[in-house]
Amino acid sequence: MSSEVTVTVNGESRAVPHGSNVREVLKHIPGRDLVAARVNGKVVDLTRKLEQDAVVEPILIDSPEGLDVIRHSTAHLMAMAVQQLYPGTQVTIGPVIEDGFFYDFAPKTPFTLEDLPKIEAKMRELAKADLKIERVEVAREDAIRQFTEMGEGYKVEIIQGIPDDTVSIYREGDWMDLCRGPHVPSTRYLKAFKLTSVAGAYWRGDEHNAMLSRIYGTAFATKEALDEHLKLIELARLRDHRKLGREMGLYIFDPISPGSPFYLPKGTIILNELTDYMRRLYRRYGYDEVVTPQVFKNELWHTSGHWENFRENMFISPDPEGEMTSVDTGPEGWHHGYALKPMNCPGHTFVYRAEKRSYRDLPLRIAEFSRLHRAERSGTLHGLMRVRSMAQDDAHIFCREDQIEDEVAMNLQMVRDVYGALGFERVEFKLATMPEQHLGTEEQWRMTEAQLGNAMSRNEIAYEINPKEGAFYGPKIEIYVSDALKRRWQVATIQLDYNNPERFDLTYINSAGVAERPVMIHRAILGSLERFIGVLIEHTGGVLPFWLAPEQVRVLSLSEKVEDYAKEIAELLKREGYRAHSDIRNEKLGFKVREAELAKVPYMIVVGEREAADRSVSLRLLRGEKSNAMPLANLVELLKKEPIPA
RNA sequence: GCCCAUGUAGCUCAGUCGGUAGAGCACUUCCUUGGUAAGGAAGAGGUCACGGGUUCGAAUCCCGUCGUGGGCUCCA
Repeated sequence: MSSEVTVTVNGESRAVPHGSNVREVLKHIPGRDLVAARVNGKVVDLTRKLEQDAVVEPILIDSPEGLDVIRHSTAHLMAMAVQQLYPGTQVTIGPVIEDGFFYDFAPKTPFTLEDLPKIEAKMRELAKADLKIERVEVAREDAIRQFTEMGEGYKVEIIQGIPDDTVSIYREGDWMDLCRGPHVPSTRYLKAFKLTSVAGAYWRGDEHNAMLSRIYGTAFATKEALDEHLKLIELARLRDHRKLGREMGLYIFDPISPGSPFYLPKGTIILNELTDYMRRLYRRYGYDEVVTPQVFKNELWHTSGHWENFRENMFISPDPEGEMTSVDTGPEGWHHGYALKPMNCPGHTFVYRAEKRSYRDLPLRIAEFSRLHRAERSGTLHGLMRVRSMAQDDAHIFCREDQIEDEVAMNLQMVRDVYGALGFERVEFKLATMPEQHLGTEEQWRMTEAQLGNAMSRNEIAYEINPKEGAFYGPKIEIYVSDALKRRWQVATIQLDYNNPERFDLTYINSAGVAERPVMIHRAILGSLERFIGVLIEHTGGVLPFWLAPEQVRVLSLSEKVEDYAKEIAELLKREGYRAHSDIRNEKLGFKVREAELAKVPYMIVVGEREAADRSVSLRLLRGEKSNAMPLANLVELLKKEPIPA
């Protein structure tokens, strides 16, 4: 073995002694800036010794990868602090997540918010102590023995799941943890961190397992970057749709119906404008709208499979004319009862079956905006984002197999129309593929997955694969957007379904006169209108595009003397079809402007004696932009230029 | 459903050590008639989420239920 190895840094190669570590090779980078490195493409610790020729790339503290290292090391620091403060607490896993990290513990009693300052103080103390963080490779069996002795049952379980012969352990002072690494070389690198919240979390995410106690935190390269991040979170909270919805008078929630919004008049306008927009698109894209029942006999849900797969999420009632005893005899007793629909699909099969269908009828596109009710578990409810009562821009396409790709492509085009018109730049697409439990053959799945993929490619849509996350009856395209706090929500979806046509025995007569089975495509562009409105409010901070604004124009009178003129303008605009109101209250202009700003009214019209004298108006737009008095007619022309999509 | 937190006026929130409630905004009335983000005064408004318990006495302490918030799980 040669006593030297060749390292390449920044494209320059040189020889260094065999066994030099990464830190030495990159010593031109000052102290704390360097947190780890990539050696031949693999991310490693700075103490890693170079045993062979290598390309070495530094990972700096403020790069995305460097932040991950900092956060991961901070998670370990937290685990160390927790075990010192609360002996007997077991550690489990502590990964880096977007914007921070968490660590799940199995403590004797769950952590509360009050524990966080104590833990944070301990962490600062340990960070200051400048403890070396060292990587040790140990034999798998030794590691199992060691962690068993330590009483770390969860770690043992993790190691047992690792196929390698050796595992890496990181020592930090007299504390140690199983970890893949890499980590910063010493705790003094960890200077800017904050523990943010506690939460329960199931071991391995399975609710049949023990409930662990999770602590969330975040860490940055500098205190300034941390403060900046905390400030952004504060700002995002101001855009919370629950807060804005109340302030703007759009909707309320009341314990009398948990998880179900009460749309106030202004919120109802948004809801109706959105559905009207979809109706315009439907006319263009060849959809037919229907209205089907809200309540069905449970027979339907048995046929559709919802009884087996979705019953715990359904509102079910006994047959009002039946014996009351049927209520008490358990699930089977409900057999003759009724349930509120959680989805439109089974009902739409009856629309399909209303006539004998020919291949010439396909594709048949059936749309419906009816309200749906789902008995979501109480802990999951979240403003408009997760509700029990909702409407979707729902539709089911019944088509032949050879029509799938075109239909999916057409719907993706609609998705782009809609999200483009509403200014969502960050829309993410995923293709959810065949799950373990599935109907149909693997060939059939691969073929339909390819059709979905092709349809996306045709629309130049980049997508990720979401492996094994398809519905048991078919693959699906999932479309996501994020809320103000960067929580990602699925909005639109396009799903292939071979199952329901089978269950409901749907057929069409092909050109040879033979009955064939159609395919069903479930699709929603906005998804749940509730969720979509929630995301839209947060996305825009409540400043909605003109066509969606519940109140489009507010005429502010300066004094009693111009009351009539203000009312006249509002009436005129209403006749022109705008949502206009006059504010003739006995208040100062500044007060009225403030209220109109808070209500996010896009056009504020100010009229005083000057304007009344020559029948003009002064205009103020949201956020203070003003223009001088203009003739009334010019205002109407201006409003006419506001775009209305589709 | 599970873990943690939380629930006081329509809204946002004070309320100390257990001694039966306060502010601002909103609302009503009056004054003020104004020029681009809060003019002034007065009034009205609460079974302190609900049900138990401890106590001479509970908004306050304990238990339960319901709701809400942050997560887990599920999903649009």
